[in-house]
Amino acid sequence: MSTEMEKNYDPKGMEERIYNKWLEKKYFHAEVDHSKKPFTIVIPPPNITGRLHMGHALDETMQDILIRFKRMQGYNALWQPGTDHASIATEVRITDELKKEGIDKHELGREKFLERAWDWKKEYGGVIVDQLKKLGSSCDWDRERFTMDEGCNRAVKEVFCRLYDKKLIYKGQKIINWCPVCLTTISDAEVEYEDQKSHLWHIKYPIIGTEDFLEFATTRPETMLGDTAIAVNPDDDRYKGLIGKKVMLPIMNREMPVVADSYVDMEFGTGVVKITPGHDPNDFELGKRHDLPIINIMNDDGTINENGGKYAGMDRYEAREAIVKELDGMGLLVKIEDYTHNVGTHDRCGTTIEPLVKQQWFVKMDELIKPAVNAVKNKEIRLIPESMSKTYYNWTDNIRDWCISRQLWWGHRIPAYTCPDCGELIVSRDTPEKCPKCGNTNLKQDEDTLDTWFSSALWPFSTLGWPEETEELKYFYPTDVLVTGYDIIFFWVIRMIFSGYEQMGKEPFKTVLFHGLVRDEQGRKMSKSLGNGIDPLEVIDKYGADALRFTLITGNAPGNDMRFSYDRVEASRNFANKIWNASRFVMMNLGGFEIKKAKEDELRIEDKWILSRMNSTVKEVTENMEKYELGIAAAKIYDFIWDDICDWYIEMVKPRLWGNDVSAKNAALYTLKNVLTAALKLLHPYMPFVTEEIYCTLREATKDDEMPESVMISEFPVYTEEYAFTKEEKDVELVKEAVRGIRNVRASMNVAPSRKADLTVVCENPDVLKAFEESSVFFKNLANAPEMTLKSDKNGIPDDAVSVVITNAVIYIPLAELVDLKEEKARLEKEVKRLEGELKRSNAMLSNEKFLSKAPEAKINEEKEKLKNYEKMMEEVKERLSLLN
RNA sequence: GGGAUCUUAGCUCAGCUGGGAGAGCAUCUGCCUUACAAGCAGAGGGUCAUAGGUUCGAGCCCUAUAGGUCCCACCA
Repeated sequence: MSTEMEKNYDPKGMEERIYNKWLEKKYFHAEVDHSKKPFTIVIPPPNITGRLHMGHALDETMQDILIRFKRMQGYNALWQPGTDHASIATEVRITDELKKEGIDKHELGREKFLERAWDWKKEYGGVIVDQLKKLGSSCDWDRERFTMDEGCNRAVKEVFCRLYDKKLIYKGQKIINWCPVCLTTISDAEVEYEDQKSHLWHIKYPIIGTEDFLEFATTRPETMLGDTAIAVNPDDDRYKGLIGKKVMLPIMNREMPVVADSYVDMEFGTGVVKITPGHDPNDFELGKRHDLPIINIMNDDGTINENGGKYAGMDRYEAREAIVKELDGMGLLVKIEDYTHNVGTHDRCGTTIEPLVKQQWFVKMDELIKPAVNAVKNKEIRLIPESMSKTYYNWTDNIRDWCISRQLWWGHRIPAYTCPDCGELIVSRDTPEKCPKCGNTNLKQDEDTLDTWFSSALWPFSTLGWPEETEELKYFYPTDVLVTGYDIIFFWVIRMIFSGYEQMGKEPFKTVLFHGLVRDEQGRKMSKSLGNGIDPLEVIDKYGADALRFTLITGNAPGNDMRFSYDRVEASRNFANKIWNASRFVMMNLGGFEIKKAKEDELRIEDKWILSRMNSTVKEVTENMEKYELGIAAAKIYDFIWDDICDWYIEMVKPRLWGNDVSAKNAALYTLKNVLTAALKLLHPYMPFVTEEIYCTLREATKDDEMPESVMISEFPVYTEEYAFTKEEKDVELVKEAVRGIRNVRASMNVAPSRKADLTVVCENPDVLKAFEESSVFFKNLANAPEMTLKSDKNGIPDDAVSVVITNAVIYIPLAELVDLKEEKARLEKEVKRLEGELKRSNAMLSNEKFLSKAPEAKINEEKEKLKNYEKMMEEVKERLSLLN
């Protein structure tokens, strides 16, 4: 490898080369090793139908940062990867593809369809994985799993049978959500409610035995074909006399009872509700209470069936119109109002779902959910941010049984078999050979498959080998962190938690780190229909994965949504370029120089300052990463590299690098290398590629065999007392204050940058004076001052010298001939004003007796110190001002 | 109807257990200074949504209000 670096950072080609090297070296691979502590993350398996979007990019980046961080800290870090079969999403996709070829799914048949699906999986299932690799994800690809692979299938069957045996899975006739387009049931979690503009139809039914009518309103007139009652509130005086009477269902000529039920809201409409137990969840419940017959009027595709009489064959909406028309003709339509209401739709296809009564499989939730609730309550599982636990409880407290059967082919087939002769139901891990009751060998397996989330719920342990008691399972389970978007808390997170407790007896993970949505520049959700999605691969191509990763992590708190903008990507890329060039600077000054360890007394004040800054940065970064405050940690690294190293330290150190003093140069290079290496390590989890490239170049250039061959397997920096140079840190901060003051004066006075000006520093405090003395060498570069004189008194300072008053010192610049004295006076007067304000604030605080008696002593002393400084500075400024008059 | 969350510089957002308001971008001024113009130096810019309260002290804690976003439930 060449140690020559290009002038500008260019990620093209570099990232792929480095990633392949990591793969070859097997750095991502984790084996059970009891001498090390495990740290485990299971990936939220992306759908095999998926293409990488910004949501993935954020999710993977967060996980990769954590896993790289922990790996460098010495943990045995396993990032378990894999993909999800995404039952319905994939099935829809393949069905569409078939349709384009003119093939009907049902004509093709189940077996052929599945063959096709597996082919599809082989061909496209790897796309998303390749895309994850482009991000730099350090997953253990040797352990890649698939929710429908053999092991996962075994886990699914095992769990199904166990739950069935415990009577926690049952088959039942219940009202479920039906998608008339996908032709399958869906769970409650998959129903998405949306406001739809519609109408409220006011209709009246004749009351039998009278001339009167009973008026009510409905949003779904077509369901009247399946009405089996009319309900009123038992306390409603208007209808007390009607309870028990019958009404005539027009069109169908069916007599129906008027029943009383407190479910009916007297305030709404006329206080009368038509009851359709077959097509409304509330009506279904009411029907059970009153023993009402259930009439299913709909076919699976949403058309009216034979129970709809002459409307049979019509689509549900077509029938609605026709029925309204007929009622109108009969004089039973009272009025039509505009009405907006919430309608349940299928989250995959947007079709309005149809509640239907069907025989389905369910997981009984009330007992299973208890440990999952407790786990969060007693903090065995921590949700970050904590506010997510409210959302969590909201779901667990109102949980209903989980409908798990799907009328799909692509998925885990339900391991239940029925005997065609005696009707016996057998649930078994292995395909049973014959009916245990009658001996029939021609058993029929249930046609349905399981909800996709049934297998993903087992992901944290099925991927580690469960139901086998593998070493991996014992060692890596429970996993440490789950990183995911808050949008799948119900679908996935909760289900993994109760499944973990039920099957493993232990939590599946200790922490759940939620992130928000990545939105577009205007704050809109990225979506296909809006066409505003930004392809992460394009961003990577243009700016590099490092820049993308950094952008997604900075300036964002856990759980918050973020806006994506190219301006921010550019800023991140510029940051990569910054560290690139800082490193280039080091390489250029290295030449053939052989760096030796510098002893403490060889280190200069600025070396100690930067080492100390490095030390505290390491501490802050580590603490924040451990709190999952990845954005804050990133900002600290950014500031350390850009401000401390580049803007100050490198500038301070130039004279020594360019000078002839070998020992001084060595100390500078030693410190530079030390600090740069630490910076690269700190940054590596965030920007893995550029840091690796620079690190390897640095290692090569310094021929340092003690450096591990890759930054990703090097040790994460740790805080050390050795570098806690508090005094030097303070001193250099003071020098920086002086430099800034001088630059400020020069700029505001329009002194040409080329104009050099010597400085005189006057300071009574010998300690401070010493700090300036030690720093005088770099004032030439930083403040354009070839010479600096140090004095403890003001003797000989010309009255018209420009002065910079800072804490503990005054710096005089002989620029009188260039500066308008009026301007200098104005500047000093402004300074007086500023100090007056500070003094006022400080005095007010310190004369407040309550402050003195209640505030912590450290705070009071701090304030006293400040006051002292301001007073002194004020004195100096006023003196200068008086001299000018 | 219940709940969460947000409101801070022109824009996008940080601001950890309450102790002098920050960054990036944008704007203005001056610089191609031999690491970087994807850069350097300097500057301007904020009643921290509003109103109360707690406190020696509030961007941060409490209450209410307004507006935005989201989730859940749902009355036909």
